Amino acid sequence: MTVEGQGAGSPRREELLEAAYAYVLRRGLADLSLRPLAKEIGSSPRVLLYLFGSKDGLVRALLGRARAAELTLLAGLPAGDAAGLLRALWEWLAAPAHRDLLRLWVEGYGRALVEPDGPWAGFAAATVRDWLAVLGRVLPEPAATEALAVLRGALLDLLATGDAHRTGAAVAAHAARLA
Amino acid sequence: MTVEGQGAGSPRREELLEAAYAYVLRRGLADLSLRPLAKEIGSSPRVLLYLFGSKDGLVRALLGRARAAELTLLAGLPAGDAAGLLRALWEWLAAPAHRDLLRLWVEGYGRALVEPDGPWAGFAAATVRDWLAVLGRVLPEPAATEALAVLRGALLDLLATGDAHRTGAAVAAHAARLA
DNA sequence: CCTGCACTGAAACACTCGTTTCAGTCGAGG
DNA sequence: CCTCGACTGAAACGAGTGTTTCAGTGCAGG
Repeated sequence: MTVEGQGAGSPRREELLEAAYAYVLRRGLADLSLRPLAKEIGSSPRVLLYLFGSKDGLVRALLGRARAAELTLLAGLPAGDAAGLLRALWEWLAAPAHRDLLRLWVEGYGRALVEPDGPWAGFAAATVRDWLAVLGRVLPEPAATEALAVLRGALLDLLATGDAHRTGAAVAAHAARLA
Repeated sequence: MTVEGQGAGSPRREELLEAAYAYVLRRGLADLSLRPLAKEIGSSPRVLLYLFGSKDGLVRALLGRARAAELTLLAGLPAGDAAGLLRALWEWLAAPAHRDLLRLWVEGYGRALVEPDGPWAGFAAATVRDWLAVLGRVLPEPAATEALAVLRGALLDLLATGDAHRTGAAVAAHAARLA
């Protein structure tokens, strides 16, 4: 992992990264542009380039920030049986407060598939690995991959249709079969 | 559905749409640009704008073309039991020949979630509806939503990791439970 | 022949983009 | 005081964007 920009670990960098992260959660990463972003978080394109090296460096930092949020979730999970774990994960995924993060997550996932190069590289594969590691602790294959698929598929469905009842019932049915 | 551009149903339009569709399957929709596209399919930005009205009109037409490919698949499915249907769908999804189309599909899905306006609007919700209609004919809720989730989740996994064996086993395990 | 219509090429317009150049400001260390 | 390095503002650069304007083709129907 190479150093991005000049002020690699500076507090100002962390501060701006957090502000940019909040901005990106609202507006998405797809047509992110330095000038509007800088204006809204009280900075300038010049400074962002100085601190992150390039726009790609900034995007990588933002994606890293999103993955950190994901890892925090996975680390703070209650230990228990497979069915309980699945229900806890779905509760988190379905929470309206996490909607923005998950939309960003889907966007990054999609882009990583289409453009294997660029700042997105590896993002999709990394999250599969992270989640599978957690599920693999309580479920053998192929049940772990299947459970991950149910969670991710139901999440896509929920984000597109907003139907928390139907998607929640599908996850619950799968969890019940694991008890 | 309003008319896009001047030559709404002209053969030249269909021809260029098909060429543009092939181009987009290879390069993705994310940073599609008129000048490079036009050059590669033997046309000009001027003509694309004339036939499709605007870039957004072209993108809408391309997304419509992708959805048509999806509907063709769903219409040509062998009638049978739920387990057989699931296996047939997965066989199609996992086929390397369809990899490009499915990447495009994930890309459109992700963008539609982040930008509810714009040419992508409704794309994500529409495909959920299409697939659920097919699965709903052989499975009651919540099993239909669950089966859709398994297929979509396993597809995301496959596209990210390329692990056809693991993802295929997960879908097979789910199908076996439906028999 | 002529008019109209579908279509196209070249060039320009009015941007926005990421990035660079240059000229600073500011506080800490010697 | 002076210098050094972290940081920043203003402006410009060159490239690329979707779109428009204008001036045509070439071919069908009258």
